[in-house]
Amino acid sequence: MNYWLMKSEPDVFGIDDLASAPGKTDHWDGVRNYQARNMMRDEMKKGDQVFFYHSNCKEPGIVGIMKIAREGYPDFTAFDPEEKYYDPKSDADNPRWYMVDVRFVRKLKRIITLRELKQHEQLKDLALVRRGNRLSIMPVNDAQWEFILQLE
DNA sequence: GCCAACGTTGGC
DNA sequence: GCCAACGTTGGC
Repeated sequence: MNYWLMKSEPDVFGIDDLASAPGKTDHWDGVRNYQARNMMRDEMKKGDQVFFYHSNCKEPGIVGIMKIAREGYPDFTAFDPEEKYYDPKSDADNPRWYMVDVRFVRKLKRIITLRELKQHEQLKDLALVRRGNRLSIMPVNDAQWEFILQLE
């Protein structure tokens, strides 16, 4: 089983939105970056666990845990001109973008902030804390996952 | 295939 | 709201 971290802006879709979704499950649409797309399409497996990270907000950090409920399939929001993340270069016959379904597991007892994560030598290789990192989806290795959880 | 221009991300 | 970093686009 693999571990991941996925970013979302809480003003758009936060951990509480996932927790209150039907079946506590939702699709993770709108990713329009090839590296992130490849991870969702090729590498994420059902049951993988994922840190839910709040970005672009007052207190950026890890707020909860979810798991992959459905493996990669075409992001249909790319097909709809009404959608914010519509991409005319993607269609059902040749989808460019993919998404997964995620299911809420639990919130952390507290937010583990980006500021805090940056202070630990054990996490220096985590993509999240590398300078200039903009990936919205990234792998977390076993040691990093365990280390972050014990900070809780 | 290079690279300048442009758009986006996201912390601060 | 600013702006550094970085991905994408498109002319050549």
